[in-house]
Amino acid sequence: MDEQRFYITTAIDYPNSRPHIGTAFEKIGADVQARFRRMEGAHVHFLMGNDENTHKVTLRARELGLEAKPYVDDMARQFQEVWRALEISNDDFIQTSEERHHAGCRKFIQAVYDAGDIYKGVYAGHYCVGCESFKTEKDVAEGGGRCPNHPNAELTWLEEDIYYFRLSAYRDRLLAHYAAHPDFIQPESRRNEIISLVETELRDVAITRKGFAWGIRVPFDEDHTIYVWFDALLNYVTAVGYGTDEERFARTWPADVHVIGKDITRFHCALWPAMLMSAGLPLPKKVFGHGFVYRKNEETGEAEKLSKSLGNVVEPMELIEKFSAEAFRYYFMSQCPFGGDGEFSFERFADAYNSGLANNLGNLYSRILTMCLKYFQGDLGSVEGLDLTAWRRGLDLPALIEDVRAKVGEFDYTAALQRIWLEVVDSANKYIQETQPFKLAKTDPEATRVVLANLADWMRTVAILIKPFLPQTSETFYGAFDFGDGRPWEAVSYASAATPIASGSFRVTAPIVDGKPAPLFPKVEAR
RNA sequence: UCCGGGGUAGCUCAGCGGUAGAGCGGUCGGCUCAUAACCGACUGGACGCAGGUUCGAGCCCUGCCCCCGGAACCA
Repeated sequence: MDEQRFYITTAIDYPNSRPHIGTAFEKIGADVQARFRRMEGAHVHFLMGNDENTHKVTLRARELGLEAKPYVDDMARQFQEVWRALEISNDDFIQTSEERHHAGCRKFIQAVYDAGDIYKGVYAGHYCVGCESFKTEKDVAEGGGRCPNHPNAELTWLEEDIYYFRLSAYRDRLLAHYAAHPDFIQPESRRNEIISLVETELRDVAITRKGFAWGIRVPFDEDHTIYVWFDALLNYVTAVGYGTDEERFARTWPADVHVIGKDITRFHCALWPAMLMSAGLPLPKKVFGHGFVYRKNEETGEAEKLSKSLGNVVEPMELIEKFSAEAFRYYFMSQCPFGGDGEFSFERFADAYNSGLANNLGNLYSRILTMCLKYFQGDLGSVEGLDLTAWRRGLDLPALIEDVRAKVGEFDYTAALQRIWLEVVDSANKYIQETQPFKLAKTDPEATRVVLANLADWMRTVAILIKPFLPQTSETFYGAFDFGDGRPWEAVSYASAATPIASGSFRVTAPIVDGKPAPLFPKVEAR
């Protein structure tokens, strides 16, 4: 049998500072996709990592009195700690200082060199002795003609030998590829940007630097190290065996989707495909450039970019501790369109949490289970022959699920969650209001039992629909009754979501404290 | 300056050719199983400005104003 594979990656991060909520946004968005694809039955490989071969890393390490390698290893540990806390289900985490990456990079650059796409040229620019690196025009402008980090030192104009990649030669092939694969760049707006960029100006890029000890040596000229993007982008192939395990590489590559920030779209959609073409490798199927999270300034109401200088950076751990990882995931996936930009403020976060999680999901969990305990001691008995679709009368659940499935598959998470909450979650509150099981219980136990069995099925359905987004809550919901005996939680899929469990009996298996289910999402003060 | 995105209810946004929508907020009423949660009703908008195309325009075209982002080491 040909097993369906799905290889998904995120951008690798600079370990100069700890990850913030914007970085986390990307990882969660990718994680939802990975979890969704696993539910769809694909064999998923989900890669993340850190981009460590930069000069800045060595500077930062030196500041802390460390060697580069121990420093990046510690940062990688810290990053992964955050990712684990956010329930990111990556299968691998590559550090570009690892040998597997170095080996793959050397092989790759040699292949491109052999293909005739690398030539020696001269790089001229403003060089800062303090930083031991060239400064961009932007840096120089910011520093008022001097290096922003060393305002007391003069910049020197320096020219040095450097290797260039012949990116400009790939203009037509890139445009042809975009035309032949309309889905290659997502979302649409990003695609248009790249096409016009490639049409108008595609320059050759500098890909090596001279005189650095940290980084990857260029095999055909050992005085040089591979520079920035040429190195970083290669993590996608080196992590799955390029240059070290060709059999595995052939099995895994090409990636199905690279999930990246909109700012680096050009490198992934122009430079990267050109590099792959040159090396004779297949291109990734899709690049998804997600939007940014801005911080809403609660005093001015302005949306600001997250930055250290504005002092508005929020660390994921802060929110995880105050709320929970699930709340964190819920907020960003439901409030910030993945393809566009989103906004964050503590107030909005608390509002969304209280409304979506505490008042709706969490409260429903409590009220349903409480009634089952109160009226039936938690044992609803056999569901044989019961109509468990009453709760969703007026709802075309199979059609809705198909739509949600399509939306999740194309990263339209806000819309998918909106439908789940607006139509599926709400339906339970309305169903309870209509059937009034708390009144029925006094007069008609059997009718009450049917209503509660329906609500149990609602919990099963919701558990499946939210699984990619809120894995923990999903498991809790699914485990609230003994559904898992018949259909294991690990094996549920959207395809099975609309089919009730029609045999056996329903029994409350949720943890009970003092005769009551513990609140899943305690309400918080919105301040 | 150039490129891109956007300006729709108090807030966040959907709608992209056919009688202005949702969530949150606010007001009133109902219910009591539940995390003062839930249900219902109501409230609330010259869809940035000015022209144009069309039987008909937030939705298409033109011009203008304003906001945001980018312009090749930034998630």
